[in-house]
Amino acid sequence: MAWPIAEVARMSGVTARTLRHYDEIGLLPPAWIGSNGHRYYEERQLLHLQQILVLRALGVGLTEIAGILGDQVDELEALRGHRDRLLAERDRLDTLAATVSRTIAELEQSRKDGTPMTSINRPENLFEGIQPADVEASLRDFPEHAEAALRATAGMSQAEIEAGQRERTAQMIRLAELTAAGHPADAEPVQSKIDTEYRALTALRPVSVEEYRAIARSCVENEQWNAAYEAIAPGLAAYQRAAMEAYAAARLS
Amino acid sequence: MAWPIAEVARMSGVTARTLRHYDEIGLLPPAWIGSNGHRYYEERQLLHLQQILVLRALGVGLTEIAGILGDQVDELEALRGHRDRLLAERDRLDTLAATVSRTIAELEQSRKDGTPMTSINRPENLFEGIQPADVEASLRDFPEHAEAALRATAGMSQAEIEAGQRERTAQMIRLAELTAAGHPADAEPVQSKIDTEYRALTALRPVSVEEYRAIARSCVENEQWNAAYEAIAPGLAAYQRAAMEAYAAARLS
DNA sequence: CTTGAAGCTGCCGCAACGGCAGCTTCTACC
DNA sequence: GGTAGAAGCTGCCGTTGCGGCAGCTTCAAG
Repeated sequence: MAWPIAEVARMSGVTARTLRHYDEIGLLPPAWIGSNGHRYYEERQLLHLQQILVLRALGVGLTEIAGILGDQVDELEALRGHRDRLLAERDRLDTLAATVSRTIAELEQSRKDGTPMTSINRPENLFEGIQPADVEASLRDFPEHAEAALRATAGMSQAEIEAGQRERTAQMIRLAELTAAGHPADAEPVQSKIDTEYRALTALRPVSVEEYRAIARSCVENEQWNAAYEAIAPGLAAYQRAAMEAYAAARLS
Repeated sequence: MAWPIAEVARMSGVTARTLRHYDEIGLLPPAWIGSNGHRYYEERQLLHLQQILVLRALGVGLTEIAGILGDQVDELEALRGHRDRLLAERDRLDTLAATVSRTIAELEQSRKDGTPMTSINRPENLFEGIQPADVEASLRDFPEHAEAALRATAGMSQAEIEAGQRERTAQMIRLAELTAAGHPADAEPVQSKIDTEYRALTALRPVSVEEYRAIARSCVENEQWNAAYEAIAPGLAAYQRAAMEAYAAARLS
């Protein structure tokens, strides 16, 4: 089965011009060229094109893409890597949206106060999630890092998943009780719980402040985690994050 | 409070070169320029920069960004629009990741079969989510389109808002009861409810599958809708979306 | 008073295509 | 069999959004 250039263009959403360009620079030569000079593509090429477009969507340059596809040993492994990176990028957009939401909230506040454009607390916060989140670097050590972080935060080694799961749930319920009691996230009893968690975490492995903050964010952003929190009490995920952030701000700087 | 160029660069993650470029093309002039020619930025500029970077992340060109920021009537309204678009983009990446997952599954299958690179079912599916999802268009008719879709889904004409509102709430409550009873989103009783809604919707006006899916997504993403659902039961918005998506997958393809 | 960091203004260059122009090829229909 | 319209091809030049200098100025600190 072979497709002419316009067909491939239609399927993939890129222009024929782009496909010719990719041929020209050697990134995606067609499967064969007819005696009339026309380009024809087969399935292998489509799979390659998919990878190219995925990587391009992540902001990787074409020359680099060529390199990656070049010394790709296991195609499946590579695809899994790309998918993980896509999900990370999705999470970045999520934080970006959250950042914008915060800006909206602040502007609404100052509009209600009549305070005309008062000082923004920390201008850095205006840009959270905007940084491109170095894809090249993550091409190297993403899987290891993420997996480790997830396992570690959960506070469980892979061997004792079940027990750890129950313990974690119990912690979440205690936290939910504190919320229900009306304690704000930076109140003492909450912070002391968080402190216990933090010690358990760092006992497993060293964790930088940035890493800790990333974990805090993923309580809300990671789908499964968020679901786990929300199953116990609505808003609990955000509460946990707030508590961890307060902890980081107060005791880890 | 004013910040020199390097400070702004550090906070926002762009280079000073880029900031100068934005000044040069009139996109973001500094708040003022010192007698020495140095650029200084204030909060208004930071807010502007945030919007610029958000739009840039969505792939909008600089000239177009200038246009948008130029005839921006309500800043808050614009920010809300940007956030919605970010969430839409996030979902695109989500589907992209799903597409890649599907490719992985197919390759794994054919590897197990020993079938070396069998025919891919529908090559189009290889590229789902890759299409840039015309942002320009959504910048123009997003509000109108969404509103129309929203009204239509709610199953009410503008004249009978109140009655429709009550009816809709009743539907939501019935749905919440089904959730509480433990039915998954694709279970029969739920799907039959969704079917009723779907018929009511299509009776008003023709709705494509894509459009229907977009509506499903906006149950979660649209602030007001989401709030309306969540007010009845936590997680209900996501449940409605899941049910609609299951319906689309099972009966509309 | 010097010295290193931070600024400034050009100017050139590059990546990743878009848009022609000018020519060929292939059906498709009269 | 002739011709029109769609699809292909190959250059070549233009554009966007910066990155990278070079060459000069300015500023806070010791």
